[in-house]
Amino acid sequence: MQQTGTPNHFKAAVTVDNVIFGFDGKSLKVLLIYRGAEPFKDRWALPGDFVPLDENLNQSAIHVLRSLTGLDNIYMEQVHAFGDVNRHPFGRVFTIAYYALIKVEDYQVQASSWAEEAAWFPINEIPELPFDHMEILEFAKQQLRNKIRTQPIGFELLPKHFTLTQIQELYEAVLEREFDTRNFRKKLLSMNLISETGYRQTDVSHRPAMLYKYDTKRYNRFLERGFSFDI
Amino acid sequence: MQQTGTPNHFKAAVTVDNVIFGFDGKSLKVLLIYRGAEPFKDRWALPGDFVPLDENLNQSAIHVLRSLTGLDNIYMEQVHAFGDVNRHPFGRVFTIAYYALIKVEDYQVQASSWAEEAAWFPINEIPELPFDHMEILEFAKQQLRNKIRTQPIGFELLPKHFTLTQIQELYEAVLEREFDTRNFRKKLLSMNLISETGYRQTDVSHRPAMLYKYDTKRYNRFLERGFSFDI
DNA sequence: AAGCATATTGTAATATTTACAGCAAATCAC
DNA sequence: GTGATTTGCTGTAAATATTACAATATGCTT
Repeated sequence: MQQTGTPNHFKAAVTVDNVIFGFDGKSLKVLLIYRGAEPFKDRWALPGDFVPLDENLNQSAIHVLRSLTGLDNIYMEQVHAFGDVNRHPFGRVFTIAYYALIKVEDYQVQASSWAEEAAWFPINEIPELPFDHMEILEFAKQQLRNKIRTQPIGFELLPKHFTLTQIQELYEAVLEREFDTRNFRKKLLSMNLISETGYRQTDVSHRPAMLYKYDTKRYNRFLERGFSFDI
Repeated sequence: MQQTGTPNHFKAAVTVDNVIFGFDGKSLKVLLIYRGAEPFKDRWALPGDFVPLDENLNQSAIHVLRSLTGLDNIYMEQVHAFGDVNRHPFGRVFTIAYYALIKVEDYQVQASSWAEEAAWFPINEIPELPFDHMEILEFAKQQLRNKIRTQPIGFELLPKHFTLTQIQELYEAVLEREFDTRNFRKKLLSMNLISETGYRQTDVSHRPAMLYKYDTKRYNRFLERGFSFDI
């Protein structure tokens, strides 16, 4: 109980694993990679990597995300640390799980070593995952649900301009329940977090919907006053 | 990005640090220990220890709590993992923070090596803490606040029999705001989670209050039906 | 021009939250 | 034992938020 630390203690490894969420307008998706090395070679798994000894934990999570997607400035949150003795076949490996929210439109399958090794899976069609990745995914889903109900993070998953129907479908996909359209819009608009862009949908074979954008300034103003977003 | 793990990766240490909350009827308190070894010898700090290579992470947190308080079956939750490169002077040490809620009445300063080495500090009178323990404490406080508003965990901090005034003061101490007595009681009682014991306070120099107890059965019944506790 | 598909909007009933104050019951001091 | 003191205990009305519910609007297709 002294936290002195004997040489014997410095024998663990730490990884980060990322649950990368995307939304394609229909269902919530997760980005998985096809493992090219042991253990669990040729299996779909959460993207992750060892944390180098000279890199901060959070930075490591950002690094994994960037090397996979090329994206920067992405919304990320730590989910949980997992550290059962036998969770990794090669030794004592702790992992810290993060989730990230990305706009699918911004994500290009990189013309790189990753080109054919990453794919989006609908949240309800996830293959069997190695390690404790299934458990990690469950934790991440639950945390996303809790968060999206009280903080306006849904916008991180949507294009810059979006319709009210799109955001409703996002909330329905994440929370796995339906909302009444009139009530949902009433509440969302009353929060004054989004505003009309003045543009409308094009290339749809029906009445085009108004496009909205998320208004960061207003959100920050509300945050300062102590504001509760709840949907 | 392969999670293969070279020998070079297995050079980190992992600790757990516990934020142990108690409530004495007046203010929220945290149990700190007086460090007897380097680094930061003779400083107050959060109780913690290295995670042995053959012990599960969660088990390790429970272990730290038991060896300090002698208590078992305690409410604990993981808070966050901290892993900045230089957070520990002796090497790369990750820490996983937990918080625990204990009934102060059950905690006896152990007639052990810990006897004079642990003390309760009011949440607003915490001395300067070593490592990143201040940050850890802030995370734990915030998580406790979030949790206590939506799950009936407040009871973990109260004696088996308590008055409505006590539970209100607990909520006021944790959430750092005041509640209207009538409204607070109305809402709490309407949840049907507590019931009268039939006993009253004794040894008070004023009208004695009715003693209540937490009704676990009812809570479990509600949980199954999908129940939302919100105060 | 008619049909199709999705977008958009309001109202009434109900439930929840908030604001607010006076009497009750036990001990204490004299 | 009487009055003072301290904390316990309780209800109602107004305001606000939530829920349930369906008809019209608009652009495109044929």
